[in-house]
Amino acid sequence: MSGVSIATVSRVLNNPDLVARNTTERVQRAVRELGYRPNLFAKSLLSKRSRVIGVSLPDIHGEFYAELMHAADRRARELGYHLLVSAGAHQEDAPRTDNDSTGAGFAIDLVDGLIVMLTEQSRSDLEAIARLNIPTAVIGCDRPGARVETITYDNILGAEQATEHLLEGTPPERCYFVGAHKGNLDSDDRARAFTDTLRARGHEPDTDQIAYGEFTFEWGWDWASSRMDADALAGAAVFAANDEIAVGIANAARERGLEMPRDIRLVGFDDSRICTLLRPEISSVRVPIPDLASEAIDALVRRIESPERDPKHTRLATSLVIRDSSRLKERA
Amino acid sequence: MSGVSIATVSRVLNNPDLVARNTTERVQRAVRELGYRPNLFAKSLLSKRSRVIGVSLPDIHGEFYAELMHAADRRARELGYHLLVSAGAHQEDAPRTDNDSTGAGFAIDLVDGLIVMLTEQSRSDLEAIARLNIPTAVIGCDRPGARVETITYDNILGAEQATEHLLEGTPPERCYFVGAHKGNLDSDDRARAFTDTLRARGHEPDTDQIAYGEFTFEWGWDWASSRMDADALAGAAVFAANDEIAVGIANAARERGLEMPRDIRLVGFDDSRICTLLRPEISSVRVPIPDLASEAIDALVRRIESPERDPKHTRLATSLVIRDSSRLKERA
DNA sequence: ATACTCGATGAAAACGATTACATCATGCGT
DNA sequence: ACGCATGATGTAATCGTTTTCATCGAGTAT
Repeated sequence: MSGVSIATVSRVLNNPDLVARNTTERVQRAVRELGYRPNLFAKSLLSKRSRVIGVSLPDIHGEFYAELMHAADRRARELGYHLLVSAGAHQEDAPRTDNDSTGAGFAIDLVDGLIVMLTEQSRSDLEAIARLNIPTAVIGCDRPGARVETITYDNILGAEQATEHLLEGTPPERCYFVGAHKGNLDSDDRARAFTDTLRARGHEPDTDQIAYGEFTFEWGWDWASSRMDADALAGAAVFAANDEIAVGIANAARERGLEMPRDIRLVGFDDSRICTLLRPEISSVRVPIPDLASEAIDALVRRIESPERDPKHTRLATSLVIRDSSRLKERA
Repeated sequence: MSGVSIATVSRVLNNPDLVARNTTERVQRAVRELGYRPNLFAKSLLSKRSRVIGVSLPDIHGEFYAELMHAADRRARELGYHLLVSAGAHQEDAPRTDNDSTGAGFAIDLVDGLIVMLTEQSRSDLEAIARLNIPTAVIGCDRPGARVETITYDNILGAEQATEHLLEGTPPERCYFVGAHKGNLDSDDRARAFTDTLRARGHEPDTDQIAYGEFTFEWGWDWASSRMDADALAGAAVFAANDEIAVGIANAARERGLEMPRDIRLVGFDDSRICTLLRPEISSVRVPIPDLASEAIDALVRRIESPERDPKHTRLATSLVIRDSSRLKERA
């Protein structure tokens, strides 16, 4: 030290106004020369804060994950926080650590708060989270009961737009929804919006018009293939629950000589990279992933820093991006 | 407490053999009933260990990032570590935090070690890392000078395989390499292997046969488009430095009526999801991303836990996956 | 000149664990 | 029966901060 006590050093670093001008300068010089850095563990021990946020995501597909993490990381850093990841923590086969007494797949004691993305309809996850008693922001599910922040994207809005767009050029009985398994929050919402929109047009959808499978290329392919053996999809309009399914459908259709949008009109969901890599480009519902991430960080940080406030529930709009796979000719 | 001192409690938790059988049980029962969990910050303060690993990745594309993080997280968790992310920390515009005195974009003092992926030829990154004086594993660059672990994938091997595969059915003067910008470690290695393989066949590649751009769909598209205006690519074989470029080329080619593999043969790099989503499926060089991640974690943890050992330098093999975009007809 | 305030700084307690050392009882050998 | 090794447990120092409280000196008002 440069002739001063550790208390003064601490003050210089945290409350420079409490200490005399020239002392401040002397200490700062010493700090610089010695390359001194305060020990974060000691700080945390005292403050019970680590400025670390845990992020627990289900096994979502690559792009979504990457985009979400990038945006979250960026926003967290702006606010002086860091991100601790826990990819696929909900999976049963994920190894458990000592510190993970909760089964949430996490070093709970290390983080100031948690961001959890939920895609499945399951109470157990939510209960586990509530039991943690730690500031939490939930992405993707807006009725978690507990006192947590929620950030969702408007599946209904996007799916309505997509369905209405398809209905503009295709009769309701020739419209199809190809979803993932029942119980998936996103797929279910999108299916419901599809159904409701058809009903609003006075058409009760046939069970045949709504199919459940998985969020995969293969499922899309299989669905389209089996359809085409039966009654040929020519003239149909298909709303796929995500882009992978859409691509599967697109490929199967092309292989059978159907051209988009002339013979089949197609809309996906997520507006992922693949949509613009295929020809024709695929229409899709855009989910504002970066906003989702930064809203989640903002909400969580707000909650961490003032826990008394009531949790906020944010819903982000989605928007249909119309591309050649579904564009009506008279409009093109 | 249940009639015992804190020292004994600590021993029960860490060295159960030092304490009497029935005391152990009594304490464990109390621990369970009280839901006691040792404070990690206090532990870290004493041990100077956090069991947290920092991961700093450049702005690589979605799938690569996601796959790497998933595998790294899984392996880290198995070893009792957690991952702190720092996506795009090398970027100039990334906000800086207080704790980031080093400019490495990181709360260095929080982590036991660092995994850094480098894709660009730049000494400054390396020097910054070396100055940190913290256990480090570098992914993607095998000559970092400093005492760090390195984990690379064999760009040369994969690129040689790809080039030789193309040379099997196409004369050397009709083979092209479409790379990213010079200075990118991956692209440069792949370009060199391409050149060397052609030379080994006695053909000195024309400057025209090697192009530099970016790792993007658009660059691939532009390259193919400009080529086709000039001398028509029919009969050519193209090795793209990554899959995005390859897709751009594939689309431009199809738009002009060229069919793969009949008129053009194409091989990409990374073996990403997109390769099997397009028709025809695109040949590509597979990079063992999960292995890359877990090797990096293993190496880093080894180094953290026994720093005296000499750093290991691991190189993982890549392998060409032949699909319809480049398959020779007589072999199909 | 005295008392009072205020600004600057140091001393020491606290955060919650680990661990070297001290203590104490027990059982053993002689 | 005494000394001593041994095993179990408590005491207290320690890690590196922050923060409360006390101290001290100087300036100011009466």
